Amino acid sequence: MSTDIERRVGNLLNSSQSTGATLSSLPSISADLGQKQSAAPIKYVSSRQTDSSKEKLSVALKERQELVQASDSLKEMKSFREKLPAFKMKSEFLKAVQENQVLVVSGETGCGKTTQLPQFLLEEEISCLRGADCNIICTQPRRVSAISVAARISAERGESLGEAVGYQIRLESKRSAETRLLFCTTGVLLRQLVQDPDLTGVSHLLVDEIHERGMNEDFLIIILRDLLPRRPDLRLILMSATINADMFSKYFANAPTMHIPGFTYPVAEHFLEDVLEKTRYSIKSDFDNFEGNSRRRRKQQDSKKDPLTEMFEDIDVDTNYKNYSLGVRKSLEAWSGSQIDLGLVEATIEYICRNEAGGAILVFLTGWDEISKLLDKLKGNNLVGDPSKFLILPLHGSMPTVNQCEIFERPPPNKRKIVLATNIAESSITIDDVVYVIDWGKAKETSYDALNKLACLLPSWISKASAHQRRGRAGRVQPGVCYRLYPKLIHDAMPQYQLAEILRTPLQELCLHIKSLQLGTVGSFLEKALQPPDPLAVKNAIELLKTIGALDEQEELTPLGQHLCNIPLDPNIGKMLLMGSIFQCLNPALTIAASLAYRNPFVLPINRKEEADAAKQFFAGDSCSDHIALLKAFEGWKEAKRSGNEKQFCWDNFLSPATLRLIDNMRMQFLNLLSDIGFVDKSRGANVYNQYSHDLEMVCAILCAGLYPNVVQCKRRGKRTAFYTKEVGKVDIHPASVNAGIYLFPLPYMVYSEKVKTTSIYIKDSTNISDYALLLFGGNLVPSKSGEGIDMLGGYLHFSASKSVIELIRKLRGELDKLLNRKIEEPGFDVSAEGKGVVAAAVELLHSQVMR
DNA sequence: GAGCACTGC
Repeated sequence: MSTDIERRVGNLLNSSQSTGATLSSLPSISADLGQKQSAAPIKYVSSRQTDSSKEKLSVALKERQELVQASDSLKEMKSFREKLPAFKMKSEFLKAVQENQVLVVSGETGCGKTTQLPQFLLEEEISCLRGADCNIICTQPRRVSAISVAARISAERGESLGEAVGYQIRLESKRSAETRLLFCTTGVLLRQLVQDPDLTGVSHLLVDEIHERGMNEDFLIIILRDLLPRRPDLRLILMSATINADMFSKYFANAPTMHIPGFTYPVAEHFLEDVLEKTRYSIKSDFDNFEGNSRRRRKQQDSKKDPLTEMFEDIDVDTNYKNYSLGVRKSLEAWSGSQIDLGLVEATIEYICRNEAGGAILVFLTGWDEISKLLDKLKGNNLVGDPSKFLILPLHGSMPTVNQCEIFERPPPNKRKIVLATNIAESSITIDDVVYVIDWGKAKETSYDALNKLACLLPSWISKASAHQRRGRAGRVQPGVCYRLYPKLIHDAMPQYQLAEILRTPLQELCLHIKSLQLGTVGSFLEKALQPPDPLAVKNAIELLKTIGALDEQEELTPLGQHLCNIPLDPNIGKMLLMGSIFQCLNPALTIAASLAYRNPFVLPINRKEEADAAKQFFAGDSCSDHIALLKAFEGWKEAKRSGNEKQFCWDNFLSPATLRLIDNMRMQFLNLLSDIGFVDKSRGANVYNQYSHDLEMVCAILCAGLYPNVVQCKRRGKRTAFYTKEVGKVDIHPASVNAGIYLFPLPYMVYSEKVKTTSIYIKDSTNISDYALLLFGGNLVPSKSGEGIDMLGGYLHFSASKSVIELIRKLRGELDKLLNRKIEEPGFDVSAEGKGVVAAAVELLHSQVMR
């Protein structure tokens, strides 16, 4: 640090007057403070109504229901409903609900449980003249299903959506004072529980898709089990697609279970051995060029193999498959469970196209790379490569095709649709006209390595339940066929169900939510889970919350932690948002927080990858930051939208308009929440909170404040830079990052949003930051044990400088912390006025190191 | 010399 800077920073810090000159020359930021639009509480406020008006309402509801049900317009609807397997169970179901507080219902696809059971309850309550009092809630894990089920039931009742039946998801709802049956996402209900822990006024709660073992659903049922004794009048119905209902029944003191048979068309299934016989395809081992036993050789080479693949390699093919041809047996010998054989997939597609009747083909693959490679292969295929006869569509959450209706549309006759998809087609996206499913039995799955505090995303064998679900995708409109490209022996050895999400994920957000619901200590609460997570994973989460200052040493919420509870975000991202509002970078903090929380708006097109990378690079400029690229892309979109150029802008820059719109709406939600907790006073206008929004050094410092302790050290290794973290040592920049192609960085550290182990340990979305950003906005400053300099992150990071500089930094940091603490204790406190000098000093120091 | 399962407040 030059003495000149030292003097200037010192002066700023000491003077109460700020240097207005540079500050006022910043461009002003347009006011985009939104109107308050926070969601109405779920509970139905009937308490204000008098008893007689309620009676009248109940009578009116009943009369209307009877009238509509007798009308001719619903005849077709009625006969459809009566054909569903659930219809036969109606009286049994209603009786069970009446007699038991908890009921577990299992039912396969097509049985009508999701559309019929909540509807039975509604009809029953209305016809028993309890219509005015009933308030039925049904949770869904996904937004689209909440909407589509609510729409379907409204249609079945001959009503408009939002009358008796409505939905509520984040940032979107269709409901009214008349709504008696509400579909909402599980996340919405969990947020609602913070304000209304007893679910006051709710008469029936149905929790759907519990077999998926999502984190929210697992979390919700712990809360509900504790709530039931306090709410003896509340009825709870758990709905599962598979017959693992026993586990849930046991969890709820042996609650009765009920099974509804499913209805789908039959789907024939063929395993690898039969597919090989049919297609005459021969699998070549990678080791066929070597002498000797290829399987043994492969075993020696690849020691980190999954147990299922290993199991199959140990069996004797000739005795197990003696009825199969020699060619099939040779192929089974050569088959590898760890590597997909795209030639086999191609041969299977070709076989269907040559030998089977029309109908769409759905291929399940694990990721972008496989989809892309198979697409290339098929385009070069003599038969399938003919675009006049075949429509081949990739389907991946990050590809621009994901929102195209082509996927759902039926192609013209004589043209066959072939969809190459990830797991997205297993439950999120349903393509009705699929008749053939090809499944190689794998999916990328997250896991959490608690020892190394490391999230992993690795391909692994799916569960039997998933394999069943994938097969079912072929039988929605007519009988279908499922080709499984793995041996039946592998299928038999697959786990019954996928590991619960709560056992596969970092837990900091969940732990914060538990604290906000005042559910006791995190550890004792989570022990009550259906499957309690690893105590080490819980410990890691609590330690992280302590490190960022959300929990104190007694594991109680700090004032900062209490604010974070009010913001539905990962605690790190929530902290970034608070820091952005405190240090007058509100707009960038809102944008970056919303995109990190939701989804990256950049799409990954299959053919124009390089151009897409270049677009991202353009937005990043020389910032060395993926977060700045996000920010600039969003600002560009806003500008393009204002000038009516949205579509072209998104197309040119490889951005998803749908994602950007949702990010925009989330910004508004966050802004309202910041206003609710008093951090932002909307009446003062946006400019007050955006003094430094165009100062990239300050924005990067705010990123540092939020993302800490996600820090890597950049160390120069010859002509390149190597990256190191405290937890796992060497890491790589993710190849999709704008920082991936850079050899040398201007600044010595990176902060990152996420670290994931795939083929290597990658940091995604990184930002290059300075010493000063870390010193002023990172972790606590600890005097080095050696006596010289400052330590951070338990001594992993060390900073040395002259005594006077260190003294200056400590002083400035102390002042910043004071401002921060005051604002957190007293949200109405005006940092922009009273902290003007201190903040300006920090900015001056941040600028002293680098000019971007 | 590289790579990007999927939900949700």
